[in-house]
Amino acid sequence: MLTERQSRILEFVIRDYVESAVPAASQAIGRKYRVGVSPATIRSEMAELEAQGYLRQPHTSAGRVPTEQGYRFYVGWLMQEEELPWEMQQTIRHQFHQLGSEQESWVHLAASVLAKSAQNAAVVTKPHSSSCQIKHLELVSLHDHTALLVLVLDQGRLKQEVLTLAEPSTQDELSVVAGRLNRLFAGSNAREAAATPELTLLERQVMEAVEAIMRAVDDGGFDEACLEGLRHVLSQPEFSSSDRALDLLELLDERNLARTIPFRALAGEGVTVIIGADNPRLAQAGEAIRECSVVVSSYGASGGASGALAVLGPMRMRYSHTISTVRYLATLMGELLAENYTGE
Amino acid sequence: MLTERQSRILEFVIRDYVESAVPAASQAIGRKYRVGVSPATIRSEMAELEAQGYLRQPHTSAGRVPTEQGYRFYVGWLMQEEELPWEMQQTIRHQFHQLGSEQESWVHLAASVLAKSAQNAAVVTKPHSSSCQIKHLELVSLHDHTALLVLVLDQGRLKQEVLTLAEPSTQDELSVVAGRLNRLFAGSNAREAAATPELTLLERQVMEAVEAIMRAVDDGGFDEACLEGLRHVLSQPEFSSSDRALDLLELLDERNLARTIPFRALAGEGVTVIIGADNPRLAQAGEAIRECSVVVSSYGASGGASGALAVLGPMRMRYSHTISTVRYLATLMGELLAENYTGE
DNA sequence: GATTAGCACTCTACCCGTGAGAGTGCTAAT
DNA sequence: ATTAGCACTCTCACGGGTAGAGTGCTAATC
Repeated sequence: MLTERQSRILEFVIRDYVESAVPAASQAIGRKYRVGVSPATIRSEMAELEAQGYLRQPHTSAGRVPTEQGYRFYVGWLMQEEELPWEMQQTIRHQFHQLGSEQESWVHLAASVLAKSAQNAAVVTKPHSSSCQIKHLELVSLHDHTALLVLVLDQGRLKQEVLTLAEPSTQDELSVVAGRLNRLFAGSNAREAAATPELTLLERQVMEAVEAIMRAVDDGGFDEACLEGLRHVLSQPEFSSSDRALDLLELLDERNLARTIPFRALAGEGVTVIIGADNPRLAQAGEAIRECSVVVSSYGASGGASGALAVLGPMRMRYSHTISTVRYLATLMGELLAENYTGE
Repeated sequence: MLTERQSRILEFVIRDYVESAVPAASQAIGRKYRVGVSPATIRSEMAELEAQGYLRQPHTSAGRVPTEQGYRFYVGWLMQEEELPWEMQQTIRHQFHQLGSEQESWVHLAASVLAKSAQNAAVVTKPHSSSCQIKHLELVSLHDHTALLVLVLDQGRLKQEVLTLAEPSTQDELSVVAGRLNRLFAGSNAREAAATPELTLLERQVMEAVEAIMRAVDDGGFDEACLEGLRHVLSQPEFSSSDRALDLLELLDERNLARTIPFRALAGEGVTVIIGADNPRLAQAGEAIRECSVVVSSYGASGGASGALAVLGPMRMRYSHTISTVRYLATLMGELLAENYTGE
């Protein structure tokens, strides 16, 4: 329902507002973007855009500010997606390759890079496969009655647990147990591991622990996430009043992360942009969040392990740049995962 | 140089200010703490305390506020240390015992508990021993040319790395290599691991990776820290202006943590309180930090692995409560470490 | 000599009115 | 359909004026 010129003006208003955080005035837009018509014309177009719900005035006689609807239209139709500059891509890739192959550090690096590039808060979850499998298990004797269970899962995830043994055992005995269990259960997932054949007391004890760990991994993979760049969001003028800032902090507190960003609701493919109160979870939260947007993507194999990358910032956000960064990082993380942990 | 009565008044002023965040007035102090003398007398004592540098007035005709020196005197001489209520101790201990035995999760829990109890920001570092030892190593075949190196260090720390093998190997071959290396190097530290006897190409490759990991652990143990409870600090009135808040965020950013809190400078035993610009590192930082205090303690065996716990908050802090919480958690973490990882 | 009542003084926080400036909506002319 | 011109509105920054809180000082009291 928007004419060509209205679209252009909407785009200019959004670009201007994203940049300056100040309501866009007709005259300024006309001068800055060379619309080629007088301020008065721009004003009447703006009035029309406001009537249709794409813009709004903070008060009479102020410039226009985009509404949620305005941003959605922009992201969906007006914005042209840029690709991350090649040079930037190389820099990022290089940083990842310099790192070891620990997933933990990838996640941190990704969050850090994402936060810096998007100049907003970034959240990255660990990779997580819906049904993890036993790759290998190991028992290391600590004392007569205690042993360290080391569990290697698919995708290179490691878990450990100290067991208090039902019966005292030497390292040699433990190695025998580990060997037998490895032969029996390598490649099993949590359900299969529960279907126990004939086992000794010790073996049963170990497998119970293994099973518990795997269930925990299966269920809770998304809860471990890494947050970076809070300072960027909080330094935005939207959060200059400190109660707004507190709202946000409350929401992003470690324990709330998974609840805040609907990782599970991801559509599997590509980058999703959630603008404002789009999203039922955000809507019920504090004031401040309704003025925020989230750009989120999953990464990793759809069949294998996958995680999620997200950027959270004020609705007034450089969507194009953010989306391209998220997309690139998702691809990169996927590649890295595939390269390093292609073991089934 | 303070009379009995001056000390008492100083104490009251601090207690009042810590509670209310508002400069303490003579009349209010007299009424609230039943000093037993008139406001006028309290005023003249306050004037004396100000002359000696323990108090200060934000402006003429405002109440008194403690100075750094005032807080130091309070913490050193006036404050009576409380012990954490037994009930609270049990609750906390219970939470730890409900957890698995992963160090990572202990650190997170400790930070979370500390932040909540102290109502301020908490930082907890992972345990770290100055010279780590190889407990066990394992090689898991991923492909012909790649294998996962799993390294179990003392104190139950796990490290992993994907190796691209110099020559293709089966799982059986890798197991042989791992077995030989275990016999040779179990109990070695980084230096000993570097002194290589006769090794095959593959073995040498593995040990190079092992050595690199151990050096990284030896060096960088304190850099991995967990931060919780930022929101508590930022909701204090000291940080109601948003530029103050940003100063703090800047400082506490993940990468700066270790620099902000001088973990390495710890005196080994007990709880240390750093008040205001006491500390050269803080002094050179932004404005806001000079109004902060840090309560910090190391935990763990002095010989073995040790980490640090810290609370950071405004100088106006409940020192007694904070100190007792930090002390209790340090003890508890030490016990847990000892119980679960007494392996040398 | 220490303590205290009384009082003048000072400083802040808040309210309110005012004026400048920015930006709009409307109307009439092009 | 576009635009120039103008009146109108709203915010923001500034300044004065007042109420209240709390002090410092002085003189009286124990």
